[in-house]
Amino acid sequence: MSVRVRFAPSPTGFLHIGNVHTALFNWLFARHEGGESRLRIENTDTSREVAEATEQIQESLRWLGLDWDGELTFQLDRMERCREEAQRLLDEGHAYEDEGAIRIRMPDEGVTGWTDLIRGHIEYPNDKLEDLVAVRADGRPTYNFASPIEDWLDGITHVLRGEDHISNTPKQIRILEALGAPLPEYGHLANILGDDGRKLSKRHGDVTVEEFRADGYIPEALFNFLALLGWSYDDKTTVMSREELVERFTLDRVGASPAVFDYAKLDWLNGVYLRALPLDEYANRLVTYLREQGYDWDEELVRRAAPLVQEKIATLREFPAFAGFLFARPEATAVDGAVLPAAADALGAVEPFESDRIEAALRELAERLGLKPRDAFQPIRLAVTGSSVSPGLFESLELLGKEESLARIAGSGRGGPSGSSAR
RNA sequence: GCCCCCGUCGACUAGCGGUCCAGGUCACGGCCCUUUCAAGGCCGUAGCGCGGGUUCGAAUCCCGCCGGGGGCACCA
Repeated sequence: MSVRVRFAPSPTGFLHIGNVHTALFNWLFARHEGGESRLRIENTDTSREVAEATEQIQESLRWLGLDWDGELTFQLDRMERCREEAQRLLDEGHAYEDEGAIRIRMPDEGVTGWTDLIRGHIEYPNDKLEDLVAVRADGRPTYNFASPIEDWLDGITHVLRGEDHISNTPKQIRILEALGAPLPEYGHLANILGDDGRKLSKRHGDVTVEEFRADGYIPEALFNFLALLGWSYDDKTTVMSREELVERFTLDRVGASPAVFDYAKLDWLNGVYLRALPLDEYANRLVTYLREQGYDWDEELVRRAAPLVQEKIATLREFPAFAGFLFARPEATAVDGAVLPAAADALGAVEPFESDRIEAALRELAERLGLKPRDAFQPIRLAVTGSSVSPGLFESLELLGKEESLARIAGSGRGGPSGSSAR
């Protein structure tokens, strides 16, 4: 039988990175096995938010490249079927009515066990299993009843979910057995934690896909990073493309212990991916990102600035702070400007105003003044970019153009900024 | 309280009885390169939770303890 898995978020808002991790592992497993990955929205409550949240979830999954097979389904659409099954259980004596609700009989002795795909054999004592409510007094099926029924109806072969579901598994197994339905395989993934060992939450940093996106991470980096949380290929491979991940992902290499989300490592990986992008693609990402973030900077200038920053920033978000001086004149900074007048003279004579010529002129100037390159260039950098940290000075000067560069060096020149202002 | 899961460097992990006085990556420290910052190169600090077993031999198997997490709803 071919593999079929499902990812079943509840439409409460943005996709939490922990849930995305679960979705990713389901997806990788399905794709590796050549099976199907389904998307199911567990919306037992009809709230107005559902439509938006559902759209949001899909958008996040699409951005990450986690596609799904078939139409997405809604738990709500299966309520009637669930009630029918409950009625059948009632008729067959597997369930009974209790104050208007329908409860399913659970065994009192023995154990309920299964071979967990990533934890091995797990046993749960049956005397801890209470007769659980399948359908509430108001007619709404409960999660623990609806979920396994849907897995059954959808032909789900492998249920990969968070470890917080471990204690639900014996209940669901008993339900399925009472229903006479086949059992899927179960695998419980470990949680993703924050650096304090607690469940990842807002105070640790970004937690939703949208936040990571807004903070300038690119999907292939997040994808790769998430895959390495609780899974590894071997003892030395870290950077893997989506295709390699699909090809190499197997459940037997998924770990059972919780992993801490290391933001520093994600930054590094994001930088790796950013640097590896072809220049024009890099520029495209930058342009798209800045547009999404509300910057109306000149696209052509952004593209020309792209090569100056690619080697230097780890997230797209750093661009505005790092290269913003190209689009708006920075605040005047107090500088030790002893070399500035001479630099202005030297630059004024450069023609055409291109980086290699600029470099030659400035190096010649430094030598003439007996200054180390660092000491000669840093004041210029400060005057022109407003910061002691910037893209390469010569290239930056070229992009700004002679007039604007000289104006900035003069400290109060004429001429406006070469681009429009931010936000 | 009861039940279940987990436990290798600060972090992610490799390790599935000997080839491990434990390997890789991030972070951290040092050096090199260098117009700043990055990137890159080289070097380094750092770990098998504890105690018993089993075995010629244990990070690897068993038991106990300790620690962490999750679950015990007419929530999902």
